[in-house]
Amino acid sequence: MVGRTDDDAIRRLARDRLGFERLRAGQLRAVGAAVAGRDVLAVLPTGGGKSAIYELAGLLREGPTVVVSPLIALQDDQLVHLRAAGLTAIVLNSQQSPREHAASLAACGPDAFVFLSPEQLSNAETRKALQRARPGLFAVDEAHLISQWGHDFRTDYLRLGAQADALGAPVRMALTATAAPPVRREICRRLGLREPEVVIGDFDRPHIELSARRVRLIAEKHRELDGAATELDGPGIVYAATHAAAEDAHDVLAAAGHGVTLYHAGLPPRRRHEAMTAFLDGSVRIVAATVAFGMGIDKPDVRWVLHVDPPPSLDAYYQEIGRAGRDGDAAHARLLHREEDFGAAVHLTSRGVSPAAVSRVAALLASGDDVPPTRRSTAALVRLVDLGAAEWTADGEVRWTGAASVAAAVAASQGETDRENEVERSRLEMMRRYAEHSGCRRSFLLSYFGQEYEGPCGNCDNDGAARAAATLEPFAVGARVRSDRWGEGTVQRYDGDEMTVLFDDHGYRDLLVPLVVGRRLLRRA
DNA sequence: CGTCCTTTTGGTATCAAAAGGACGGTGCAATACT
Repeated sequence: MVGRTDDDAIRRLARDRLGFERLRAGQLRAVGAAVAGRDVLAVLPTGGGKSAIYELAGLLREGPTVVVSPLIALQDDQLVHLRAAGLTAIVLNSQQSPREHAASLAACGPDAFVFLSPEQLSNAETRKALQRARPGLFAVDEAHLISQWGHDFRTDYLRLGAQADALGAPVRMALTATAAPPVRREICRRLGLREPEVVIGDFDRPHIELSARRVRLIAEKHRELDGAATELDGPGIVYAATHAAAEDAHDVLAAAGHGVTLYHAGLPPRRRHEAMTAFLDGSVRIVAATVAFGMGIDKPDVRWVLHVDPPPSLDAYYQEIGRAGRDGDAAHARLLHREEDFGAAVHLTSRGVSPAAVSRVAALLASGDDVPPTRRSTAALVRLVDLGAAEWTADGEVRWTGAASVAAAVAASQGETDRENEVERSRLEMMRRYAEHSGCRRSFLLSYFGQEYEGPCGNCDNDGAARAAATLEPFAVGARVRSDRWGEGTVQRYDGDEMTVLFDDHGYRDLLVPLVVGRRLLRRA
């Protein structure tokens, strides 16, 4: 265990080397655990000092610190930050020439912080060079991306656990600002965290006013948007689900005379850069954007975030509204939605591993052939390892175990995809529940993240609405329960005569309390 | 699941409506070109 003197040493180091005057208890606990050789999961809202945790732990542990970071822009920011503090920091990415890349690796001494993307670790030479440097700490920043991006978009995120094994780093750490309990569990499992020290911050942002409004037509969204931009002072972000919707929102605001710019990934890099700079320096008040805008944006005085489309989960929504009011002053989070915006499969078409890819990759592995490294094949490899049909080798490659036939593995994979899609649908369903909620929105949001909170908050649109009458609560919030149909789960919340249970394998389910009681649908697990 | 764009259908002064199909959002890295 880490004692008080160690805490003092950490505080001194924070002040003297990094210029942090104060450390929070959670930061201290996380650093202390890592220094003592334990894995760490830190879920700390923005401003909670996540980078200080891996910086201090990295300084205190022997050997270089490998930090996985999703965007080259974020890696560059960290590099500048650490070098300004007089620390050794390097980056590894594809924008470097082979010569620069090699020079960075050569500079990877025992005191170095190495920032790289997950994809860099799939390069065997890079991995071997890092392994030779004997890293003392393996940190994954924005670790919720393991769950959010790993399955379909950047599948190398799912390999990070195996890559950490291959590097031989004794301690691994996952850091994120937003992760509901099931996402936390997936991070721990995928990253192979061993009984980690878990540090969870306070998710409440009481100064952000929460509101949501259902409309029937897109034209009504545009009227509301113009109204909000007129009524609300200060910088604002408008989030839309598609390029086209972001462009429409931009055009509506521009036509109404608001200072507005546009940001999405379909624009040329130069225009994206100009839009971001104009919003950050205040020369344009509003940005209309897709999810491409946000990560790494740290503008303290954003006064409002308005969604013209609902995101696919409350995790994503919380992340996006968290860009408002970072300075602590009053801010607004408004959500506009239509019934059809919650079409179940909107976000699911890309979810899941294609059976054809699983079949092809399984056949290649079973016959001992090399698997070409593409997104689809990486997803299929991870799936086969999950199913036990294949396993990671010590050098980060994959080997067929022979535990299942190719056909059996393909069938099992389909079952797994179905299960994942069911969970995804339930996550979107929770987003809908939030949008249509008639009680305290803050209570809903915080209970989703597993935080106890007693509403009403007094700062949401449903404030003043009559509180739901006290209802029978057969199990406490947080209790473990079991159902014959869905297996084990955790009670999340009560709302009127409904209760929400997060089942481990089936996601969120809303159950009628009278039925649960009358038919004994649940029992204590 | 919805939206939007293209193709087909129906019925034969032309074009309106229906049916079909593709696509929807994040960025890394490596490759093929000027």
